[in-house]
Amino acid sequence: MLVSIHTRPTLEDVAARAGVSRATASRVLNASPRVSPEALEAVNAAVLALGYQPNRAARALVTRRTGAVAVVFSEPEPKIFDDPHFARLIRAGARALADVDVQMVLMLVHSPDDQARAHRFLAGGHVDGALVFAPHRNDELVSIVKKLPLPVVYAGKPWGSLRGMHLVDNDNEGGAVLATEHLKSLGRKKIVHVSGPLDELSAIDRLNGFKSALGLDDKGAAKVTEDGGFTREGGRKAMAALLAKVPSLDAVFVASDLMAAGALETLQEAGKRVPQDVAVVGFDDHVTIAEHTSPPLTSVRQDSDEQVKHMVAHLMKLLRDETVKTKKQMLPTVLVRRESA
Amino acid sequence: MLVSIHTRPTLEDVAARAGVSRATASRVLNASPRVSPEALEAVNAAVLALGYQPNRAARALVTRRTGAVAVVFSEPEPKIFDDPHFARLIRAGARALADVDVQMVLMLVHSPDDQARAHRFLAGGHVDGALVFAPHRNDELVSIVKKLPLPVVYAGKPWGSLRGMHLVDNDNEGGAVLATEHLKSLGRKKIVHVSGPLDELSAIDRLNGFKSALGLDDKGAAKVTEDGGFTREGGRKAMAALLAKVPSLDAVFVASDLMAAGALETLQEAGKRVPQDVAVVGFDDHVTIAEHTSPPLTSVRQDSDEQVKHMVAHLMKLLRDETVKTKKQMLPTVLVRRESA
DNA sequence: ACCTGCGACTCAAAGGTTTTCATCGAGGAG
DNA sequence: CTCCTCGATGAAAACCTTTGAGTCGCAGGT
Repeated sequence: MLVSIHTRPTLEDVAARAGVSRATASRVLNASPRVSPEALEAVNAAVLALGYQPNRAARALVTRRTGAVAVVFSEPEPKIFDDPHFARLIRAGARALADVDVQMVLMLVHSPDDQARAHRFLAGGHVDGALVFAPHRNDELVSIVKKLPLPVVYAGKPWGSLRGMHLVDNDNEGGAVLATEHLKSLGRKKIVHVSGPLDELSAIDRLNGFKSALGLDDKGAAKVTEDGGFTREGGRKAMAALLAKVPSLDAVFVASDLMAAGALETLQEAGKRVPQDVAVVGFDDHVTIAEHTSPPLTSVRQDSDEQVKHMVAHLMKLLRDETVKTKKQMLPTVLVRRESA
Repeated sequence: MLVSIHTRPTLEDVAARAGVSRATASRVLNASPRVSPEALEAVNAAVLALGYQPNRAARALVTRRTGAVAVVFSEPEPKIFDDPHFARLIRAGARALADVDVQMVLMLVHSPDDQARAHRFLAGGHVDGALVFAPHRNDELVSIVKKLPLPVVYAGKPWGSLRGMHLVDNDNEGGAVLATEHLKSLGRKKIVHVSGPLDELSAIDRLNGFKSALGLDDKGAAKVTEDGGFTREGGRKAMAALLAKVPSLDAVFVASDLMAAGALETLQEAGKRVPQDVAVVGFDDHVTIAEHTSPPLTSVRQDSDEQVKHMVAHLMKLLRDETVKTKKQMLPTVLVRRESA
């Protein structure tokens, strides 16, 4: 059996060494039931001895499966990317996909150019499916992706009709209720809200939770709410605006930790003590932020790791063509108490 | 010409429509010179009409090229990942690789398990090359990767012998000199340093720059330096330690913006005014941090985007088998003045 | 008139795997 | 003892592209 040193072993080599045919060896690798115990063992031994690794390209060619999944972030404002939230999602995705042994192909979509490229790529059959993070209103990418014959799982609710879409969302509204109720239970009377950008449904859901916990209608809510755009600077400004609008405020529910960090700075500058004068609750429970503000931030935890895990699991089911019972999943949120409220 | 609607067109289809053979069509796609203008046009028209996209798997099978590159982050402390620096690198990688039309396969390795997996994957021929971020001393992953017959470009200097390795580094030492000289030029007399973890060469280089700018030897440096571990909290603590050790300090060069943010907090708590009492210079020029500290942070800019671009360009050359003249590249750093110094 | 050289092109093999279909052998039913 | 059934296995087709070898026609040299 002469084999060049530098050529990787093929299934043929494995089969030869195990004394079976390529077909049988293949069956062993794919855990087909129709194979005798002896053959199974022989093949496994050969695989081990040769350090055999299936050739992905060859396999992909015949199965019409690439073994790769795209993870797509559509975010018009590339700056937003510095939000540690994204790092966390990416990390979770990398881990979850590696666990099921599929390649993660990361795609960042900012411009229309990027959209076109993503379209080409996803339509080109280079991946078996996609995980899509596209929270913004009227995101072109969503309509593009919808038309593709490609299994897709969304993170949160994309804007527009949700018919036939698969998604894993956090219970934003429930979390907001939790936060607001907590502030109420502290005896706070004048509770205000720094919302996220209202072109994202997660921000809207959080706002709705806030409203329903306080029994506010749209008009009432408008008086005690400011949009902070999910950025630190936005949180800073929104808080300042609220202080001007509602001087007597004694509590604020901020729709993200990053904004809450900004809001805390504003409060401090305004001479307000937290939590004595103003109680603050954030959203995300981003440890690297929440634990390092002063005072440490009480926040609503949404478990991004869990969300991504669910998304991956769901997509794998789709890929295995299992009939999935629930197309939409909602993950619970919990309140994590620290010192700010 | 009956073609099922749902099957994607193959090169065969293109060739047929163009009235040429598969081989000629292939040559057109691969920009081979030996093809007549008429054939070229006919094939291009057919490609367009059919919306043809080459089958990556089939191509990979015959060319033994995958069209994918791994981007590997080796970081024992997964928490560190929340550092926006990583997000920036990942974003830059995604963009640069997309620009040259290669898939980016992201791999995060934290544990020995991850290392084994990475080893298997990289050895398995699933990618054509790799970009490796592994800054820590004695990182097992580096030795693993070194042994692989795989083109690799490193970010910064990995620990150990650099023989035959390709890397793109920032001028950490030069940047540190810049920072320290700047503090000197401000008339500061008692300049101290918060360093990064000394198991990373970037941290050591920055420390060396600091030392050489002040003409300090090891012993002298030890008296005015503290390790802040490249974390915000570490920066906080290191600053406190320095205040205790060198009460008369009037300037500090901090080896990362994240640590500088922590240091600023400590200074504030200690009642020091920045920059009046203590001038502060950071490193990284991380806008989302540097522009939002109070006061905004003067910092040494290292252009990560540029670094990653160079890494990608270098790797592509390696893949094209061009003989590369310089194996190591050093990118300049510049000082960005804001208000803290 | 014949060969040579050359450019444009076609043929067909190769690349490594999965999967269908056929084959083979053993064991049970009659 | 023969026929069937059924489980394990093997042969070969199929997946789609690249590429080296070979064909063909034509211009130019002898």
